[in-house]
Amino acid sequence: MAETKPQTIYDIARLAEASPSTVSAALNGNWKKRRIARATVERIQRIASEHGYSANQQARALRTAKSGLVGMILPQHDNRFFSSVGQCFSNEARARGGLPAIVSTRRERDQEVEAVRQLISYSVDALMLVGTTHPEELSAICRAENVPHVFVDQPCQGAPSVVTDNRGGARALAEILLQAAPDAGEADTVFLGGNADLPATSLRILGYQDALRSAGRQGRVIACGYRRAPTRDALTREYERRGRLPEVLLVNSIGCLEGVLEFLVTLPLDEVDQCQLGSFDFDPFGRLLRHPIPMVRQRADELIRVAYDHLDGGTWSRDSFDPIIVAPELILPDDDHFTRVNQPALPVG
Amino acid sequence: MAETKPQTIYDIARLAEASPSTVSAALNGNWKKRRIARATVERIQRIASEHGYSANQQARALRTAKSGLVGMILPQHDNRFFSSVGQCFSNEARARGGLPAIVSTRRERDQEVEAVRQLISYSVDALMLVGTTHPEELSAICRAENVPHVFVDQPCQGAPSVVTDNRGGARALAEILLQAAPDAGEADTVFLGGNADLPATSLRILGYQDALRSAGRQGRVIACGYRRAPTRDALTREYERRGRLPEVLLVNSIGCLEGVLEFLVTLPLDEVDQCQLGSFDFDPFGRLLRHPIPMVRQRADELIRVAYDHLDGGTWSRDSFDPIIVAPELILPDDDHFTRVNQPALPVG
DNA sequence: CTGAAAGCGCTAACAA
DNA sequence: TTGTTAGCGCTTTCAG
Repeated sequence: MAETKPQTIYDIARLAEASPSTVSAALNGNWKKRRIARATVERIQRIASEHGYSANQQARALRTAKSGLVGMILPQHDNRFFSSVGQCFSNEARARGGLPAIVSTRRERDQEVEAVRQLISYSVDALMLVGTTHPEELSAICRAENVPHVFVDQPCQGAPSVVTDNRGGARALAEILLQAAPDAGEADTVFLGGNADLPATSLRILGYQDALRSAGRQGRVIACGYRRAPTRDALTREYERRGRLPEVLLVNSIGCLEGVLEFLVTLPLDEVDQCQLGSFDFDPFGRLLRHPIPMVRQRADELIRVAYDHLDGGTWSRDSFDPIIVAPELILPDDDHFTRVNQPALPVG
Repeated sequence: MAETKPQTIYDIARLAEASPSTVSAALNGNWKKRRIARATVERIQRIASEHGYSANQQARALRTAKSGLVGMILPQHDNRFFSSVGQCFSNEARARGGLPAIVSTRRERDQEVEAVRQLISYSVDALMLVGTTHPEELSAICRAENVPHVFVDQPCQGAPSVVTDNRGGARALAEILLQAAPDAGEADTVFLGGNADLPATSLRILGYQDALRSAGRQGRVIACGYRRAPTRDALTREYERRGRLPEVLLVNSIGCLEGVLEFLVTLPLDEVDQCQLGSFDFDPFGRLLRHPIPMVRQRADELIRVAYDHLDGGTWSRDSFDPIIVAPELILPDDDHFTRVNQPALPVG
């Protein structure tokens, strides 16, 4: 203890009167196939742990070309869905002895590309790409560098991807809302928020339209992005245009819902009461509003579990992959337990 | 392009007809002090970028003992405050060219220790420790390994720490609530949630008691942890015990607030209306509830900024550090802009 | 201004 | 059953 802490396998080797390679094998589990004496292994492990030794992962990574790092890129941390994705990823990575490196890239192409490059330069063992805007490009980079990767919440041709059943979920949600407002006039139904160029939003719009069609109705779509303030402003303009709220309002994502509520809170209560509100995204506060609202919740845990399985099992030789579809949960105001959306998953794209 | 991608500085050196050491210097910015010809540098950089070369960070880290990794441990990702901390940390780390590695440790000692060890074994350049339960122990590990580190949202003797003015914030919030319920009976005031063994909670309790004292009143404290369900159950029991809700309820953290609302939603509205509710934590939905509630918001951006400054400036030779106090924001229901709590920060501990 | 060579700490042949 | 040794890809003296 008086002497300075042993830092390398050479120090441990000296202390244990063994060679560095024996120490290495004893410490990383290779001792079985190297047929090292049980006694030697135990002596080495005891000494190592007494001295609080732990191997330098950079050196190990350099030698083995496996870093133990697992990378994830996602749009942002401070969002209920993505933070939940991050939490599941972190749990899963650590359960397998890996170190999670999560980088947020704000749905911006340049940031996404740079982050993927950066992660690859750290020799990540695998990459999970969540809600990215340019999957094919990112996948091409990963393939060029031979990095196993999987997309989550975003389909991709060139790699496995795991996505929520956006169309089915949106349809189920829209049906609930339409039933609650059976006498809504033509075009008095609005889908608000998201980016129509992204598959997630466009599929939700399709699901919304599925529901409209089978109810013999029509509606509007306002894809004003995922951010709070622009959504608030879009709804404000819509309100001013028509002189009142739509009777059915399907909001795409929590950020948007915040914007919506931010506007609604400025209106007299009786006006708000006439609007059937629903959210394609979950926040526990949705159940606790003056009128609890139906919500669709993506199952982050399931998405990540399935995605991780694909990293392990990984078939990388195919040249086209079908997204794996995970059903979301439909959470109704009067439910204490959640209802799985169990329509058959509709084809994507 | 036809040939296989160059992977090392040796490949680039061959292509650029220079030596590996020249390439290294040209690529990492050391060319100035090595006085390499501008032309050479440009040629090398052009070739490198044409071939999409990027240096192997493991090798670089092994050689320089600087990894570019910056570690953070926090209780959980899926929480508004911590995810916001994670977001700020991620931004800051990447702005400085680092790679953020965030590990969630669920406020459990063993996980915290293991995570710190794991991060150190990756030669993180610095460590930010958020809301940990055993700061002194973690700090001792970091000091033994010479890893610069700073605590956030948790004071520590042995290292710099940056914390919210919990006492001042709680006092300000409690005063608002007490003013709103001037006729509350004795002991009809409740502080709910948190862990009284942790400094954050205990200081908030002190602030709450400051406010009670100066109003000449008394109240209860129920520190039932930070989780939703136990908080809901604690409030349920409290309700059953006294036959009604307390008139003032100061809830410690968003997780707890969710539990509270989960119970409140089961009650008739007029009962809920008689309870003055406030939250020491921020969620935008707090402003959008049937009765908007006052909230105290910790300033994640400021906490992280100050903490990062300390990693850079780092004085590590002291043997005792005073926490740096950051004032939170007090967000009132009728405010569109936020009010900074600007009482003088009270001494900690 | 540029190159040669040593070595960061580890693992994996290959010897013994 | 164990030891010796050659690198992994990079940076950094030290010589030119």
